[in-house]
Amino acid sequence: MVIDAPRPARARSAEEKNRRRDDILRAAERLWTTTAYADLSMNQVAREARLAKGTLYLYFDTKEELFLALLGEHLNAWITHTTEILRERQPRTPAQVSDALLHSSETLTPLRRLLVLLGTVLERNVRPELATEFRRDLDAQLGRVFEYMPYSPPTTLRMLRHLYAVAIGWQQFSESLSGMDPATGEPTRDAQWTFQSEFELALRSVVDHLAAQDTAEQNSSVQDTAGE
Amino acid sequence: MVIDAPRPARARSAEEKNRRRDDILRAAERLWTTTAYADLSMNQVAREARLAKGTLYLYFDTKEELFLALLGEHLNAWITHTTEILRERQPRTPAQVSDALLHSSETLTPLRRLLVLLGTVLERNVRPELATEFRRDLDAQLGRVFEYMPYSPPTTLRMLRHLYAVAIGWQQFSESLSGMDPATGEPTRDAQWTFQSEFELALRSVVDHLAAQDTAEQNSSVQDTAGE
Amino acid sequence: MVIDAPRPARARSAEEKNRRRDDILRAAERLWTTTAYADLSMNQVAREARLAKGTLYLYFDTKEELFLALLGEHLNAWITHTTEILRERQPRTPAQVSDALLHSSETLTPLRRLLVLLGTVLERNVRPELATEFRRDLDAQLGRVFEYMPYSPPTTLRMLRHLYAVAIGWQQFSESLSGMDPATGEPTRDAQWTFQSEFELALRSVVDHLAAQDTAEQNSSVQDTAGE
Amino acid sequence: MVIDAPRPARARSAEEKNRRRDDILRAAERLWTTTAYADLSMNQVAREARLAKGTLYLYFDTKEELFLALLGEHLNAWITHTTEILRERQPRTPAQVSDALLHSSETLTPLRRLLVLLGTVLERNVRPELATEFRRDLDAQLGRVFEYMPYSPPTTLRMLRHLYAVAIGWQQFSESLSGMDPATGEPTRDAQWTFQSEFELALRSVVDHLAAQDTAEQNSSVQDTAGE
DNA sequence: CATGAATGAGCCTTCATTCAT
DNA sequence: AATGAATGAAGGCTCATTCAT
Repeated sequence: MVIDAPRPARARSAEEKNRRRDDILRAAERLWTTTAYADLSMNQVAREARLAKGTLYLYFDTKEELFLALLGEHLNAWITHTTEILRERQPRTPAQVSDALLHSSETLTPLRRLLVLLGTVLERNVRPELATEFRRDLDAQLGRVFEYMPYSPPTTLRMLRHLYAVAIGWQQFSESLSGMDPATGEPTRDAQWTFQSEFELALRSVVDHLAAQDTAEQNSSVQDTAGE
Repeated sequence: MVIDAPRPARARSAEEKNRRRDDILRAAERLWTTTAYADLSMNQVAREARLAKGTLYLYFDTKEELFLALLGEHLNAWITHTTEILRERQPRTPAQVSDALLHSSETLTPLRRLLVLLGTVLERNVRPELATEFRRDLDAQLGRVFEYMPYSPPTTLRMLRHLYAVAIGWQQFSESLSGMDPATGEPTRDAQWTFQSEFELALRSVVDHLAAQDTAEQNSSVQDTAGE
Repeated sequence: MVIDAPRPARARSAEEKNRRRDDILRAAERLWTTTAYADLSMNQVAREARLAKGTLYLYFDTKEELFLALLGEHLNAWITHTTEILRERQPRTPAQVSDALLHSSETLTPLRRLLVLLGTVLERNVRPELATEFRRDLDAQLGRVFEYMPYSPPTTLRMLRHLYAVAIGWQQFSESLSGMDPATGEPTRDAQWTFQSEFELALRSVVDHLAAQDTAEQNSSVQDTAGE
Repeated sequence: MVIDAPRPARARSAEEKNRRRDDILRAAERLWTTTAYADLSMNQVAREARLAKGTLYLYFDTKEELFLALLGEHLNAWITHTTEILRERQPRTPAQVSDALLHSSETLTPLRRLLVLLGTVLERNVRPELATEFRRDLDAQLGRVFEYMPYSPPTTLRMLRHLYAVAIGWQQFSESLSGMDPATGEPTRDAQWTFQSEFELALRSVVDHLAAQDTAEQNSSVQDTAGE
């Protein structure tokens, strides 16, 4: 019935294979914005990508690897986006840093939901080597952020991790307890708003705190040096 | 391994039934510490509890309700424990409050993992009334904490929510990315330590922040009153 | 919560036991008018009878025996009712006989549905002796009808069997194919009407036919006798 | 018992798929002749068809749809067979029509049992569209019979419906009450015979009756026309 | 007699993955 | 490279029946 899909024309070159891999990821992404992981079958992904189920397994060994790859993409995109913003703004004060990070983290619900997945079901049923590679790559990507942040790399890394933790923590929160109106069972209208404002508060608190620590450390190391 | 358990063959009285219900929860808990939710079948729980599968369904309508009940237990225990500590210490300063909360939140990994479940799979396939009751009960329980905290109830509630969000955020974090040694794939020895120290930092930051806000608000309302 | 039920006061005498047995049958009957056999659990029957599940099994060995007993009751009631009508009307012509039988068979949907059950699920999982007794009793009861019918017992028996067969045949028919509107899937408004009119036609046809046969046989036997 | 079946491992073409679908139907049919519907699990069907359980669900969405398809097959076969006979015989008189229909309905026990199912359990748990299609298709098929019957289509349809009702009525009858020897509990040797002869009597009666009505109606309509 | 907690075989169905084509 | 039919383990859950109380 559906005619307008001249898709499966054998991906021969590496480039074509990448394109096909990307098609699958795009299909998974489209479904992911509306469907919970458990309710999302490989069958659906295949249909959405207009490919056969088996083809998916030519590009991803398991369902989990597929979504891990999707997460990787989103993380990279976020890092790129964040780097961009930091380069433009060159933030100096903790408030500026928080502003920049907050700005870079808006409308990232899909990413946050994927991050929640990471600790829940992803990394099971994934080739260990792939998991390791994923982390290595992530670390490398994060390195790109360092040079635009006014703090030492360790401090920056901690900040980013807190950003991560707080984001998924509040994501989870807004999806569960406070996400539903206790009376009607309907999703609360201001759950999203709560998420934003509390996420902001937590982030600013932590950034301030870490920034102060970082400054103190640098001063002390300067003094150490001065004392030599 | 399986030794015959001296247990009444039939739970007739309400008390016995509560005990049996508890048996089931304990069995689920034992398995839960070592097994992911998706890999944990009702069959296993039944075996672990030395009961027939059908018996489980006399006490819990669905798998989800069983684990929701387990979460409820843990939450109540935590609240009780926390109330206890707060009553003993009567913390005044933000630092004291943070100390108390940190102390009350040690060794709560199972609770944190259950909380992650809450937003992920629990509350699906649960009678809506039960979900509502769960939230109502939780709110009521949280109320107990208010009177021992040196801040206004709204501020206290926000603090507890941040505690919740930060706890599950770092739980997730430590279970995924940093939870494994990049080289060996083994769980990092210091993942737990990282969790503790970063969780502490985040909590202190937020408590300080909120406490300052709270004080400001109270002062301004005092001034308002004074100005009348 | 339900207080107004002082039921389970131990049925000691035979009479009390009969009453309790009847309670159960009445409960089953009430449910049966609205619910399909497969959707009707012993639990429901017990609740409806305000008795414990186990108590049902003191009076009926299996679910099937319970409903077989219910069918027996309905059959007896029908036979009694029919005998009554026949005694009053003393029908002579086939048309009168058909009229009487049709009148006695109105509004018997529950009975017809039970008869359908008989060939489908009842008689499985029933003690063979009970099944035999059921048939013996039914035959005996049917004997009561013979003396009020203007035909020989064998002919009368055949008529009744045809009545039975045609009744359940059209019952089944009106419950399936023609029972639903092909367009909307809703139960057809005139399914009941179809049942009545076609049932009447079939019954009259068969009664006429058998009556003619019966008369012929009697004449011939008279002639035989006369010829002696 | 189980000998390796030379069957294509995968049904690729539409034709092969039809064959496989047929395999499943044949397996279900074999079991159906000896087993009651409720005692007949998809597991058994799968084993009998030498397929995995899941494969069954590639061809039929539910157990009920499988048996509805089986019924459809039998009905079509019967209609084809009947049409054939009618075409050959070109019956004119009611007796000839009855003869033809009786001949076409011999040895149809499986079909009759399936028809009983239809009103009892089939059409539950079936996609409504499929149920509707089933009825539509049946009506269409029945239309094929019309042109070879010497009566108006409405009369013919009524005859066929009576055939249906009487067939399942007597089927039910012979399977239950009179189907077992009251003494031994064994299936009566002459149950089949009773079925045949009484079914014949009922059918002839109804056909005669309806034929007379039909002729009367045609005459009156002729007269109406003549009167114009 | 009455209870209702406990049983457990068995149900239908799903879906990630494999592999013949 | 692509397909999609086939797999089959595993799932949650039901309910007639039993039996300890």
